[in-house]
Amino acid sequence: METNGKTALIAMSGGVDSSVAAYLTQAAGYDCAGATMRLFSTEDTALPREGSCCSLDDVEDAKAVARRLGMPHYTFNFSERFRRDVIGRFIAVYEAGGTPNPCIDCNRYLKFDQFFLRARELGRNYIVTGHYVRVEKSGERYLLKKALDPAKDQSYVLYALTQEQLAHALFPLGELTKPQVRAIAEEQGFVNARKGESQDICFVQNESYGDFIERTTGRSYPPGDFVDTEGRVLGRHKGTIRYTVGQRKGLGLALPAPMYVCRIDVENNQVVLGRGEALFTDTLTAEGLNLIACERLDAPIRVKARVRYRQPEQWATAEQTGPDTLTLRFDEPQRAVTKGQAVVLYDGDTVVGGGTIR
RNA sequence: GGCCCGUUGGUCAAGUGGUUAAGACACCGCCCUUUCACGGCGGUAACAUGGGUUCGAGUCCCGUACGGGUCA
Repeated sequence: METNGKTALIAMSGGVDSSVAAYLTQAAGYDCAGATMRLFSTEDTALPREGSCCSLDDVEDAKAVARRLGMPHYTFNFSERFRRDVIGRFIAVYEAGGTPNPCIDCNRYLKFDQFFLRARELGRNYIVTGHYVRVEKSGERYLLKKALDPAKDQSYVLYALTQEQLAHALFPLGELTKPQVRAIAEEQGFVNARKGESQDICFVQNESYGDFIERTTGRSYPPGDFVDTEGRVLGRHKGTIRYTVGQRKGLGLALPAPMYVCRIDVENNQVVLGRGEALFTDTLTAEGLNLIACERLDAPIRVKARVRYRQPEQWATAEQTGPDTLTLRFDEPQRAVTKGQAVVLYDGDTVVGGGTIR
């Protein structure tokens, strides 16, 4: 056990980023071990596939990198928790007519909760991930900040982290660019140096999300009407779980102009379509509020906000309306604000906090 | 049965003698992306059919097939 407390457990997905994070943490003088989370079992999905953040093949890559760095490597089986906390929520949100972001839940409930606890049990004080974000201590608070490279910034998916978690997390990639990370991986001779970026939901493979949900729950989500904003029937949809607000493709309708999903009405089993202009709103309410930069918002503040990952931030005024709720009014109406997605507030490079849109 | 109208890609739908025959939806590929979407780029694909007029017809004329309307 290190007396200086510089012991770390690296969450190694098997990808380039977490591998380089492991290397950098070790190089910074930490006593390191690596661990890969097993999040779902092969029986639950179709064949493993490349290109997801945590496919099972990747465990081998993670082990290879750990071995090369001379650090121990563990595999944690978190599939039960993942099923409950990530997949369960994913399904519940779709059933309620929303659009979930399971990556955020995976970070919140698995990487920074279960994994974090396991690190503690192993006597390791810090957990390390390959996220492109920075943490800075300001007074007594730990601030989550954007990555220096705006093209890779991942602060959006970590808005739910607590002070406790941030105090014990290291993000060695926050000041690097992807090319730099790849260069390090090449220098170190990592097997995954040229592996592609992760994308798509890791636990749904070779089938549609709708098929996955039906197969997993054993329930069926019946077809219903597509209607326009005046209630006129435009066609038939294939079940409300298969759509998201703002969606244009995959509707299967031949209409004179592009039409988008404006609203999902689970009660009436209808999917409301409209032209692009109908998607804009200038206010939203969020729940499950987590504030990082402060304890609470005592007064309305000016922020920049994102309503989806990888979308440009927009000026808005945020006001906390309860212990974990807030309202946001945008300066300019925003397109396709969607229930279930996260809204994340920024003050410059700093994450003020975020919540779930409802 | 007579008369009238219509028939363009998988779907909807522009196009009234000379166009590479629009566009939208769908579909496919690529880009973007640790969610779902949006978006960008590219691609496959059509003038119901036979004849005629014309230098030239999806566009004009006649017949046929199919669809719709109308009529004592």
